[in-house]
Amino acid sequence: MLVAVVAEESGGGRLQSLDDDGGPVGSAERHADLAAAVADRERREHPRWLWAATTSIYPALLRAAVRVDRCHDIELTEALLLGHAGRWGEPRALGAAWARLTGAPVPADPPPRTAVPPGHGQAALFDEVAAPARAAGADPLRALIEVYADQRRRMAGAEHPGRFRLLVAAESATALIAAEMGADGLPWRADVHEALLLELLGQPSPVGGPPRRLAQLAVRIAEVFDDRQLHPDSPAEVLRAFARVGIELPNTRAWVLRGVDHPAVPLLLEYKELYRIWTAHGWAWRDAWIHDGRFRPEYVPAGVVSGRWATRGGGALQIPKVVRRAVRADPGWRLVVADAGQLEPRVLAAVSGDARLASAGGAGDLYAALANDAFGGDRARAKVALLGAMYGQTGGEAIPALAALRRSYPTAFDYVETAARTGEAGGLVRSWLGRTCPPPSVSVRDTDTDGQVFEVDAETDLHGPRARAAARARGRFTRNFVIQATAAEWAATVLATLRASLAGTSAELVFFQHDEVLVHCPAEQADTVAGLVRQAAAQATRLLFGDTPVRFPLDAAVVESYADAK
DNA sequence: ATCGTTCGCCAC
DNA sequence: AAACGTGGCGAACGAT
Repeated sequence: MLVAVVAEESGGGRLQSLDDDGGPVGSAERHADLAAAVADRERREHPRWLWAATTSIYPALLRAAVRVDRCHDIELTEALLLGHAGRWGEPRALGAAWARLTGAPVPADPPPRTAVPPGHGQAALFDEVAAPARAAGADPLRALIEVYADQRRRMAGAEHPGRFRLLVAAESATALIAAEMGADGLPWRADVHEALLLELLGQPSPVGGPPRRLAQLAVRIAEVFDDRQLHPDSPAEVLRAFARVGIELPNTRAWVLRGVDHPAVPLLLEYKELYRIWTAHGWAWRDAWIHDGRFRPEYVPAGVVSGRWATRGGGALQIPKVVRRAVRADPGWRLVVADAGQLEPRVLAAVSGDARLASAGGAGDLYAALANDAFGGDRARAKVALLGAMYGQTGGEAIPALAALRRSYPTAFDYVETAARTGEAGGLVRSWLGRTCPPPSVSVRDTDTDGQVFEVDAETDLHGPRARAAARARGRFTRNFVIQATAAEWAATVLATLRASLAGTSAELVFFQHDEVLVHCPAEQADTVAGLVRQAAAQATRLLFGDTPVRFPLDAAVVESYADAK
């Protein structure tokens, strides 16, 4: 059973029941309180909700304490279908899909909102995503139902329809999860964070400048260079300061400085580390993002071309390891921190059809198995070869190891090589479930040998050095895309499966980062949750890859603080 | 003064 | 050790 839902002004809206093929059953109902109507239907029927975009309707439902099990997100599905058809990036909103269906002019998608920390903006009832369809003279409910029917037809015509339907279901589920995580928030102890900042940075300046230890470091660096005006956070000034003492550097990155023998170097390295914490996760960040003991970033499922999540504001996917001490379970609760080990090489083993690599992927430590199988027991060399193959490494010590990989695992090697050659030639590649990469006309930017950023222009520079460099860059992108996008699908499927198995418990999904998930639950449930996490990994593996010999271990640790997990 | 780009760090 | 994929973010920089 499906129920199509369209929000209207003042918190009302309309519902229309649909059969499993998307055909209307009965007539539409109008409700003055949409959230209450959805809650009632959810309780009685657990339908799959059909709506224009989870981001526009679900946050308001969550504010009304209404949660749903399943949905079909038209907008995310439209983006996947457009990409699959080689039309990546075309407008994806309901109004655009409806316009394409009816031959009307296609409206551009509204620009993404800028990041607003929670509590700093007004909470609308429901976003009016149906407006473009209405403007085109259509009933939004009718547009929703007909676009859904069209999407079902297009999904059936995908290269692997069953896989593509799984992708759509998982992506829609993660949209629900992203909204719920944003609403629930990650437990964050402001007092622990404060102590951490004082310990690392010293007292904050009463007048707003850098905190004490940072200021002291800046003074010492200035003294070493005998330049009272020197700002350590200005790369240009630091480069000039080194040049004055006869040291020419290409840039001031940490790994470059580490190779320099000069008394300023250790001071600068410490300064950089602390400066980063101060500017990116210091007092200002805490004041903006931590409220009521929770960090509530805005997650953007499939915000990355590969299908990974992105975030808007708060830097949720870059929480520095030292700062994770502030992520602590509530009293009497625990964090179950689950991390997929060696996910991307396991994905390569599963999708490539390389029986020998798949056999190695059955081990708990894939790299060690690989080392014993083909690298004379040298685990580090095996790892560097596999990572080099997936990232398209062209230089350095990995090259001989890559040759060994090619000899022993030709099928897996050919899988990523084919993806790279397809990309270089301007073609499209797909993930296991059917997410498709953008065509080369979209955002192919790279640096040429002069370090200049340029846009590829096939008309003028088809065979020049810049175009060749761009083709190679796109080859590395497509090579990695087939792996990274499939890894994201596996992780999304784990998340969706886990959410279903946690339903009815008080456990909450509170954080997700590419191949890592955090569940917050009462201490007495923690071991049970850890078991459910491992089961979710096994189920996701079966859903994607059937009876592959490759294992996808998801290690779950029960901790009080996120920092204790690794 | 404002805006877009660059640098360099953080995460996976 | 450092050039090999996806991103976010904040400050400096530099053009307008």
